[in-house]
Amino acid sequence: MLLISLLQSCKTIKHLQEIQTQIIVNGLEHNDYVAPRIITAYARLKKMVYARKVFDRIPEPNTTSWNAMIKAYAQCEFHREVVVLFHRMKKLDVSPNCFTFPIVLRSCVKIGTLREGKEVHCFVIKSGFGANAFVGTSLIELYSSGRVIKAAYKVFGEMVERNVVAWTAMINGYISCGDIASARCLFELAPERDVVLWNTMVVGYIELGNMVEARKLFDQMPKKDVMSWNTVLVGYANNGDVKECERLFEEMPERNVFSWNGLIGGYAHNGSFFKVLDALKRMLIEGRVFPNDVTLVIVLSVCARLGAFALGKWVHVYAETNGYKENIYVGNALIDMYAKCGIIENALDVFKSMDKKDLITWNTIIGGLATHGQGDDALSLFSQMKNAKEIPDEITFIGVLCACTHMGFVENGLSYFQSMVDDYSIVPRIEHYGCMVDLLARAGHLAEAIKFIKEMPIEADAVIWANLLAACRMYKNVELAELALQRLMALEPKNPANFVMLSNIYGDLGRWKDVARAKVAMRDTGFKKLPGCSVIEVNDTVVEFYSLYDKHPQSEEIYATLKGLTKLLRSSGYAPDFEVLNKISGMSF
DNA sequence: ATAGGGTTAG
Repeated sequence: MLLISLLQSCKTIKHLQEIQTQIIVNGLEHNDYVAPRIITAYARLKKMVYARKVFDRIPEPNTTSWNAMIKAYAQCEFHREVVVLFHRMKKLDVSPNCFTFPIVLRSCVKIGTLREGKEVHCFVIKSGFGANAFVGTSLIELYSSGRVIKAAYKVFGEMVERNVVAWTAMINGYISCGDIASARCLFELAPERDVVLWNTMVVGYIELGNMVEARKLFDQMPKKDVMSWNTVLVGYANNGDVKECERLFEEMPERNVFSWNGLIGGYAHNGSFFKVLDALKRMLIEGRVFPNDVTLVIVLSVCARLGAFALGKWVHVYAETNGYKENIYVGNALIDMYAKCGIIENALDVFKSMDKKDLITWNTIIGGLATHGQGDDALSLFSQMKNAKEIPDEITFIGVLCACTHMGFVENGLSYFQSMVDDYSIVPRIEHYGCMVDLLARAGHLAEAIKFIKEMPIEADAVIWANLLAACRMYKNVELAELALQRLMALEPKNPANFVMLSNIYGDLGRWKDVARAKVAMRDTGFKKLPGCSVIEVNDTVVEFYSLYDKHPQSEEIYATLKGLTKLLRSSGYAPDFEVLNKISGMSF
């Protein structure tokens, strides 16, 4: 008995092995009570090989031991093993019990095998467990996940005792099949409604974007837990209602890390980046709830967008000192943050320090290097990626093609594109065609770029024409610029940026009357182009800069510095073309 | 046995 309680509480592999030795010495290793508990203890420490060894050494395991082994696999997400073991159990004529079926059915749901699940259902009926509430609930979940809601309802209707969990499963089934009306009907009929059932129903409305009905139900709830509050809070955030999300956050009686992440995520999702930073500060000052991996990832993504390097660095240190060093999401977000802040060396350091890498890790570093102008490094990492047996996806190739564009590797770009289609069966999307047009156009192969657009299986969109137009301007090809512009204006007749581009091209040619005409035309559309804006972190604060606009109190100093820098560049041999910039800014660089 | 959050892109 002492050994069993030790098994339940032990925290290290070493300790567990010592206990196991004691058990073996006492001859209890194959004991029907002890064996399943050793298996469970190994599973809790994620040591499935050891768990399996214990199981395999039992001469004739009873149902409890089988269940322990099956459950162990399920907990470690080895769902295929669960099914395999269940089959073996059947073959050896060991009878499953009411604990076996729910685990196996759940694994069938996780693998997404309805066929297998149906076989289990037959076996359930044969072995006389059809009336069991637990088994019934799992069957409802099986059929709901397989979108055969009728079969789920049949199981539900035939259940002898239906508890609130079964009702919840059935209602959730209707919701996941998009039938909110039937879900609501059953909800009204349910003999008992606990907070989980209420929350489930509220989620149903939120997922349909019906915040009004969700809120109605929420207000009617006899009892709300943190989960109820968080659910509605996140619902508002995802439906773009930041105000209501904030109100709920202030009103809620108790907040956990999910509440904070809901608020912070809501800000990030809706582009209120500075509010993200404020909320993080408030969270840290209040000090009741601490940022976790999810908080860090959201904040890092905002640092990436704002170029807030100092804060990003702080998050990095926080992650390392709070046990999120190995977290792959955090690692990926750090790589992206450093890359977007322009500190590519740090991005590479994080990348190299990660023991576990996933597809996003590779995509982020490859894309980061590519946009940073280190296309050759991006490409060499791409080949390392393939060596590491990570299968590239469509996003990987955007990075790869972008790398080729920035290096001017036209031939390579074309062959990567071909490899994407031939070797990885990726159907190129508009973004990939966009990369290819860019690749050709930026290298000055404008005619080929046009030819490529004409031969593409999909119509070029505004982004493609706009990029081509920029290239035409760069290479001073007026003819093609006019074509691109014509197509662009057809696709986006009201986009003020296009009029600006148009007037700039006329300006390049000295056609000032046309410049004026383009400006009038833009005014007539009623849309105004927002000034280009960029942000930079200065002394721990993020400052906004607007293009050609002296909003900043120190803009004189800033422009003076810029001129100084240009001079420095010139003296070291760089000869930029400032003709256009000087013309529109009225300054001389 | 019931339910929740996050990262890459022309």
